[in-house]
Amino acid sequence: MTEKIRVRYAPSPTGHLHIGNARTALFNYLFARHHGGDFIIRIEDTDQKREIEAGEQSQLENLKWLGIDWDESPSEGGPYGPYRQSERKDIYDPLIDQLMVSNRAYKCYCTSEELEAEREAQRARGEMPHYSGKCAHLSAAEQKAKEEEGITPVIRFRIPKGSTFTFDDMVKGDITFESDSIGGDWIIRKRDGMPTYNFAVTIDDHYMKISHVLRGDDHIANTPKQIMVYDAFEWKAPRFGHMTLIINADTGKKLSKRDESILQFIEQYRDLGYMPEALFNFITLLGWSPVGEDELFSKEEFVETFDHKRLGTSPAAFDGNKLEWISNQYMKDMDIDELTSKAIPYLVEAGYIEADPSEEKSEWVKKLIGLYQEQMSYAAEITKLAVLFFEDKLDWSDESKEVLKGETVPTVLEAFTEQLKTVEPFEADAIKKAIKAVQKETGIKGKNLFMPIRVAITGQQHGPQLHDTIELLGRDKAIANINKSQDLIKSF
RNA sequence: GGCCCCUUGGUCAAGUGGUUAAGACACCGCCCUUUCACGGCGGAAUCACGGGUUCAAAUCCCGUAGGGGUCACCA
Repeated sequence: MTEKIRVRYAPSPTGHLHIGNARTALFNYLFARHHGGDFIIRIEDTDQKREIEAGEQSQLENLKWLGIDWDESPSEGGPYGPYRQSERKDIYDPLIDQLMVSNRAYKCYCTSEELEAEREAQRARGEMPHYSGKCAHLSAAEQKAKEEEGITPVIRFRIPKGSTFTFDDMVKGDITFESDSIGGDWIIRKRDGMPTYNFAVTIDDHYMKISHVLRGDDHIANTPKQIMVYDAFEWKAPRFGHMTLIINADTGKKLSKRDESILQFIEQYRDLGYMPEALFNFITLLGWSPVGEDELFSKEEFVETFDHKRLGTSPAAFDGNKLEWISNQYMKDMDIDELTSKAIPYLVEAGYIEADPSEEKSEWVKKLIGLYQEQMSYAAEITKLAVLFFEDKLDWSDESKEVLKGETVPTVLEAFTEQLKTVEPFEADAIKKAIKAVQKETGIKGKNLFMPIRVAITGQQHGPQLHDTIELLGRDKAIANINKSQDLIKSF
């Protein structure tokens, strides 16, 4: 097969970029790039009612952010445009006429209400809802009468009777549908004159020379409809591949946009300061597995190794833990200056530091981030991890209070406060020495020395290196916190 | 309900007739560390069930059960 590989990502601009869509785009992108083919963006906007403001732009921006680029699209254009379905009516209309002439399609005058009632009745009888074919054989006179009533017809595609539609799915193998299991003659042109999805997709894929259609599982039932259109025009159908859906591990169901337990939109991750490379890596591992044992790959490596045969056949559950882990891997490798500049806006937004901080303050933030970098998964996380440094109140956990009840605690705190007052310079090394000095002076060491100091100053038993923490907290705040803890101790 | 798809540990998964059934996340334990995190080492944990086929089945076939998807003038 020497035909050029051409695939497409065809979103409808009805919302922001969802994880599931991003994954579809990603796999198409990987497939195209791996084979040196073209990756095309086509906008499926045949339903003007559902369109949302800037949906298209938002989708593309987020795709770009993820690191996906394309060869043809509405904005860049290309040899097979236009790339927006709403602008392709001139292409669809003659084709629909052609189908009418050859009697593969016909006008249907049923109203939405009639059809809904029909389906309702069928459901009540325990039948599968389907179009009965009421208008399939209307005489010219009957049609004329309907027209005179002022009814604008829709156009339906006549499903060939007694046929089977089989395709060799790239991920699932042979799949077959019988004509009468498809739901009856289906609409190809809506009352508003726009083609329906299944029709437009087929026409576009053909004229855009799409060679492979990789899409979600939920499109399997659409495939026979599309195949019959290819057949009607005697076109060669592309190869279809249906990927499993992403499911919610808790419910076992397809990720629903309403489900709030999981962040579902790429934008949300972007807003939180996740790294695009990490998200790319994570999403690619959802339903696809590499050959070896490694799990961390760059985009280039994925392109290099991508093989559609390794797409899984059972649904992939969204595993937040794994995302955090992957993100953390990328975070740890990140340049500290870069991470600092990424994190500053979040600290500003939280009201923790001023916008456009001074040189000195930036240095301080950089050190602060240094304390937490190895455990961060996303930039915004710093505002949670480092609250201690920005809030004035000191919260002691229950266990921390227990620590402060220790017999030798007052001695340690007193001695250390004295040290803090005079430590020069107020830097980690000197502070470390100050702690040592307290040890010499009081004879208290190890846990009994460090824990009271840590808890008195931070309220917590856990945290980064104590001397680093104290340095960044600053002399005044450290002493003030110890005082608060001493007050607490007196109240016991 | 019809049609279609799916079924290896808690999760993602490798595996394509003969393996001690990889690996990763999570979990547990130990080590490192004043503590946490990171890191290192180790552990527990899986072939949905029932029939075949075969010398041999997680792998092939048939059932059963369970899960999912889809049945719009949405895409």
